Amino acid sequence: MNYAYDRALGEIARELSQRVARLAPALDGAAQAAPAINLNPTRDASHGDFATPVALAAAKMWKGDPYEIAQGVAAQGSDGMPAVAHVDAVRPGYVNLTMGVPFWAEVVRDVLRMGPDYGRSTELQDAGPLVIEFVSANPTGPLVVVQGRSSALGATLSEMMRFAGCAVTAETYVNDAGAQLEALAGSVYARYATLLGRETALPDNGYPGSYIVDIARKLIERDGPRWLDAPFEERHSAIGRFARDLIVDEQREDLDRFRVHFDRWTSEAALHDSGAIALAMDELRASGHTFERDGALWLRATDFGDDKDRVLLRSDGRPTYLAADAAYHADKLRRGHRYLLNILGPDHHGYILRLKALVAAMGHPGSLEVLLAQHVTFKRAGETVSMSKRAGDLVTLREVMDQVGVDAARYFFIDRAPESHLVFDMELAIEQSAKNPVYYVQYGHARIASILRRAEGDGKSPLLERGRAGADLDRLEHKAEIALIRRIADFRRTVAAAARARAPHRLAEYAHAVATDFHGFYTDCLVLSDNDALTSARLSLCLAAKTVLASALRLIGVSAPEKM
RNA sequence: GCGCCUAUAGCUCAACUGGAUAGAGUGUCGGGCUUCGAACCCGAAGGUUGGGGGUUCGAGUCCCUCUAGGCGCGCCA
Repeated sequence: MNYAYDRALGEIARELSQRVARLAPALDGAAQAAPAINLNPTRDASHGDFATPVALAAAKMWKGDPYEIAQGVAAQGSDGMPAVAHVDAVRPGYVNLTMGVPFWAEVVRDVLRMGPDYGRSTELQDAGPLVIEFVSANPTGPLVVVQGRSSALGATLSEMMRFAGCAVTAETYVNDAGAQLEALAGSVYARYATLLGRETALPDNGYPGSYIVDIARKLIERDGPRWLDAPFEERHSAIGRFARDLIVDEQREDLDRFRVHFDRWTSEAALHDSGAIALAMDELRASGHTFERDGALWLRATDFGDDKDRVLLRSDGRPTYLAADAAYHADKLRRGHRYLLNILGPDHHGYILRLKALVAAMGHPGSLEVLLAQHVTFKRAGETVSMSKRAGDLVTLREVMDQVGVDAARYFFIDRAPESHLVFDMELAIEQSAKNPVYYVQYGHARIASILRRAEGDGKSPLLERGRAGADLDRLEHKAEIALIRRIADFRRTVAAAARARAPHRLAEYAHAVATDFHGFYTDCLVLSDNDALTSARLSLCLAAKTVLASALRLIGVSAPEKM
């Protein structure tokens, strides 16, 4: 990856750095240390294109006047920085840089040259190899809406981190062992027996959903009545497996449709069967971070910041959920991953400290990070519906996809910071109108596509070709053109910073901003005009904007339509 | 009782991790199509960033405290 943008900014940073160093007052005969140059794109165009607070930092170190230092830095103008048009010192002590037109032309050229790879970087190379684990559902029913949110978050974050140069493995864990699966098997059996004429009540902790009846029907289809009087153990495990497989298949179908794809699925039951848990327990014992009490094996979690010690093996010898997690996380680490990132639902935050303690006890302190996907509440007909675990109120991911479509669902789920409680407005998501931010962004993309089609149709294909080659880019100097290019130039930084901050919503915000800047450009600047050079340059800009919009949408998991 | 998350415009949310005049969308009011898609654009109004204190050149952001809401605190998963 080779960005003209980087070369120019690097040159500027070096020049400014030298200027600051020259201004450093001597102390005891030696020049004092100077602060590093931090070049930030400005939020407000009236502050130029890039700004650095270096004079503020220097003033702090040297106990000087920041404005005076800023003036000193700005004094030699753009000498040694050909990309810069002018330099201003501004109170309280900023140095603002305004870039020249050729600098922006180079940005467009970068995009045209790199296409879908524009924006890739190596900024998060050090954040990997990393496993992102998310969704990790009980296979006891359809995926619900919170899992929709965490799957959208996980998938987007994975893509963003890869784009920023991090090696990512996306994984999910199937909780197909323990009490919940017992309850599932019991529930299916009850429906199965009832369907076959032997009225049977659901177990106490059973699942009332109608999908259980569907599973029971399929069981009859496959096996007939053979389980009706089979020995409990045998029928229980057979029915449990049957139901789990069906449900996991359905979950996988839903996720597929939701454009969420895992590199790896791990079965908790398989960890029990393979002896992986027993092995993990041996290793933990050997680490010295466990102890025995009341016949149970405990993890000394309080040594690692948890508020209680935690049971790994119950007094009857059965492993807890935490023990299975020990085996799973040991496996992730053994496969060569340096960092682990788990996305958990809001009801699991009590689990965070003990998971971290567990990983630390296994010899990898600090390598596990937990991201909490907060609650989703629904707003329908102006009324908010809280998602309780009560069977009746549960909204499934599938329902959401059916009602609002995959694009809107993906967008809405990541449009808010993960830790903020999300209010999902069904009507707004369904609405195909200006109010809906998804369509606003997609419309931008479709509008560009339409212009490009029009260019072909109008016999301007040669100009389009010149545009692809980036022939007349120095013609781009209109305010709206520069604003759009500035935004495009910010793509790589936005992806990397958002990935680092685990903040996919910033990418949605960014895509929206690109669309806004494009619409502004479209309103102010006629693309297909009589001026051939200008037409070709503006077609270049359209191509670049389209490329970046499509990339941002791709990372979010939203389609970029040519027409709508 | 202890712990985590949250509190910013009427509503839903941002604010690049301590930087400049706190920004978007939506809602309200006003304006813009005989040129490439009006699913668009421009303008106006709207704020004591829950309250109080502190740290410093500078705080929505950091520390303390109070208030309100959500969630969690099992040899459940």
